[in-house]
Amino acid sequence: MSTLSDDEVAQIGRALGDPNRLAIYTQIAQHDELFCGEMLGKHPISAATLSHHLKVMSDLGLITSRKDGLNVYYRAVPEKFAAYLKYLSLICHKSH
Amino acid sequence: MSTLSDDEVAQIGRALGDPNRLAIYTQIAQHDELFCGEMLGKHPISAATLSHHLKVMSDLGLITSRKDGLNVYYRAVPEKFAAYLKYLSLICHKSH
DNA sequence: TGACTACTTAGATGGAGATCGAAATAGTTT
DNA sequence: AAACTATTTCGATCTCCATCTAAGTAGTCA
Repeated sequence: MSTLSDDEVAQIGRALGDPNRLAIYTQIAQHDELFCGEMLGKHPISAATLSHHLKVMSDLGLITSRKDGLNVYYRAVPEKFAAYLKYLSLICHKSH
Repeated sequence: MSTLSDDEVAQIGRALGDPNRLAIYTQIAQHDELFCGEMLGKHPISAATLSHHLKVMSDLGLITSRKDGLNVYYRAVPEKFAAYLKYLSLICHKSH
């Protein structure tokens, strides 16, 4: 598990800082795999916006995607998420 | 430790999603107490902006402040931070 | 190939928020 | 009280980004 840079941590914070994106990530993390159609109904956003959010999280490495036929399946990358948590949990450890 | 709402979690994520604010929080968390003047030099922002960031984190309960003489001393609230980490760590636990 | 489905990209808009300088407030000191 | 210091508030600007509709792309199926 690569350790995250300060900037990366801030970017992930911002990514999870949008309520819809947080809900989308949560939904993905609680299933093995989901395709867009399965998420679309559950969030108050258009398909275009959903796609945008998925791209943001994908670019950050929080999720991955795989195309199969017409559908694109998304999956959480728990290592990335864990790296974010780890960075934050180390903040409080006073160094000097 | 009160458990956080979805909105609160998103707000904290966004708060920590600004690089300067993340750095400021880190600096505070690694000291018992700091006043503005001690932070001002360490971040590439004006006093007005620093004050703004401190207010954002204070409103969210991530930090508290105490005035003594001319200075205002800031302190981290680790319980709030821990609640944020706890919420996130529970995301991956599939419920249904 | 033509119609249909699933998703993404393009382009535009509106709102949020990070930033600053300047003015205001609060406390100290002489 | 006057001058000084520390911090906050005000008002403005400018960039970023969540969102949408509409158009594009890719895969399926008849």
